[in-house]
Amino acid sequence: MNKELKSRIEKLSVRLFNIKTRAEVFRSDEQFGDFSTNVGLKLAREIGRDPREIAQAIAEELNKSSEFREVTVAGPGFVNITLKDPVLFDSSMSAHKLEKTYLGQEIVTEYSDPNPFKVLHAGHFYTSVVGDSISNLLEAAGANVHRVNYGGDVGLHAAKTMWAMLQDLGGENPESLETIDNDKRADWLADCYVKGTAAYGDDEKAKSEINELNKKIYTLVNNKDKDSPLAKIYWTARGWSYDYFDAFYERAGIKFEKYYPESEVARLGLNTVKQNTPKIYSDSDGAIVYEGEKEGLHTRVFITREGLPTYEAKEVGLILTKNQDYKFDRSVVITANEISQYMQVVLNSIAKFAPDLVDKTTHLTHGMVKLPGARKMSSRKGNILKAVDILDLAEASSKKINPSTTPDVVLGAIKYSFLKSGLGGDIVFDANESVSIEGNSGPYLQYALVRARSILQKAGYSKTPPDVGELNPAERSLARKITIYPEVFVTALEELSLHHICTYLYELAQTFNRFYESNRVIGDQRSALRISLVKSYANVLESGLNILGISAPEKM
RNA sequence: GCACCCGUAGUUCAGCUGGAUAGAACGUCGGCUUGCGGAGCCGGAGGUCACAGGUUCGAAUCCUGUCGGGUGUACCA
Repeated sequence: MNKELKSRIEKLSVRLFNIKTRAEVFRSDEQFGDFSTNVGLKLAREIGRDPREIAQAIAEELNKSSEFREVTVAGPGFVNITLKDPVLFDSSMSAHKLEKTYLGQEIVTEYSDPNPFKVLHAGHFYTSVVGDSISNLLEAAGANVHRVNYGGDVGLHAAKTMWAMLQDLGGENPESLETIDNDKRADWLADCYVKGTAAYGDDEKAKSEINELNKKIYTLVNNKDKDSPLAKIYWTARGWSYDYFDAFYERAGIKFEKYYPESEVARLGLNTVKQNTPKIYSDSDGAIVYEGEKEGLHTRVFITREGLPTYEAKEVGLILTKNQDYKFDRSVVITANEISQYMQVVLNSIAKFAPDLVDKTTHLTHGMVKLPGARKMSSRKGNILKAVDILDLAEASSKKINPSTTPDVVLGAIKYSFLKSGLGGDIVFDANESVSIEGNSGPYLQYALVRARSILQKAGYSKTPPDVGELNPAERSLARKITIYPEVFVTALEELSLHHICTYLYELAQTFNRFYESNRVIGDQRSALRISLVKSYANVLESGLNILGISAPEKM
């Protein structure tokens, strides 16, 4: 609706003042009306006239329209527009039907990205929730979204873990793997990673053994060796890692279309970099690097002196592979902040031979998950907050409030607490606050929806539209708030940021609760109209929660 | 040193493509309760928007500098 208003005002500007300008139509405080525009102030500068005088002329024209109850000039030269109640009401009825602006587009989203042979930590949970919701958001806009997960099944970290595993197993004895209990496997791999990392740092002999092992692993993967004792250990443990990931994603309600193990993109990356050397990449001290410093970035190694691809070369292979598989119109990659400058170097280098792919790629980064008062954590040292810890903490807190809490509520609480702040800095996960029934939380919104559904179930709702004469203030506020949803959706989509939706849904629920406090729905003279409002409120709330990946239980 | 992110109420955060008295939540103080789900609602107190300049009719928002925190800075990811 504000899009139409905007173009109308821009046309008016041409007609009245013979000047083309970019009108801004925005939602200001409710006391000022439904929409406001500052064209008066904008035009005043351009044509050197009194802003209020210009605003007045525009207001007079708009006042001729039958949709507006009143159009007034206020403050330094704002034009405030108030819709007629039936117009506002009608618009609220269809607010949950979102415009499919991305219809037909193929979009690849990549997130979570845990490494086999390492632990799944809280950050993986965070990034997974963010990526899942962004995918939902794009889907809601009509895109065909492919959710993929990338992870390092080869590389130094795998060699470090494998090295420590071999110590525990007493050498290349795959049969010894059977001595490790089913439920201990993931923890064992995590421990081995910590041991291997420590040895790599402290012990020269271990370091060279790990480097040797790293090469052996690349070789066995490249040769598709599944039978040698080392290969058996590798593939078994790798399988355990993926089982562990899948079990977690299942519990967290997060899905992927495909895993891209690094081993499957490494060779393409390696070859591509080699093909573009020395044109784009160059030899330096035996390694292949990209001289990012010439572009104000960092110079990074793509292929080591040992001839192995680093993260950077694999990333090159990954982008090309994604494009081969999906011919994407857009690719969105979500990772932690620490990757941001590496990615810039990688993309900058790819732009030299495949600029279209880089143009279509968006890299979003986020901070770390911390507990209140916690200090820095590192998976290399093993003192880290695991993904399951977050689930366990939230579940325990939720049980304190309601002993029969459900996974829906626990997950809703966690997801909402991850999504309600914008991406950027670190976030603090406060388990008690997240599950709280009061305040800006997932459970508050779930409860709001459960309650609205309950009212509708009890009331029944007819298809015949109610007569709308005038709305009372609470009805009007609710209708007005509902109509804002499509605008919030567009903002979230443009910025790929979910927190706008969170903030909006919370405000919406508050507006509803205020309305509901003093307006009887069932059994009132105005019940037909109010039931329609509750219905469209519930539709919007449900639509928004779906985008956030939060589902409400039947009862709570 | 250089690059990127960040600095808004006691706390956790919105607001940042400049606009009308800086908003929530938690905590705190006080009110509403025979309710269509009160897991709710209403109100009070609490802010030199890190600091200093600049641009502008107008700056939390843009620019410059300073201070403080985080991350990265070639053969890990």
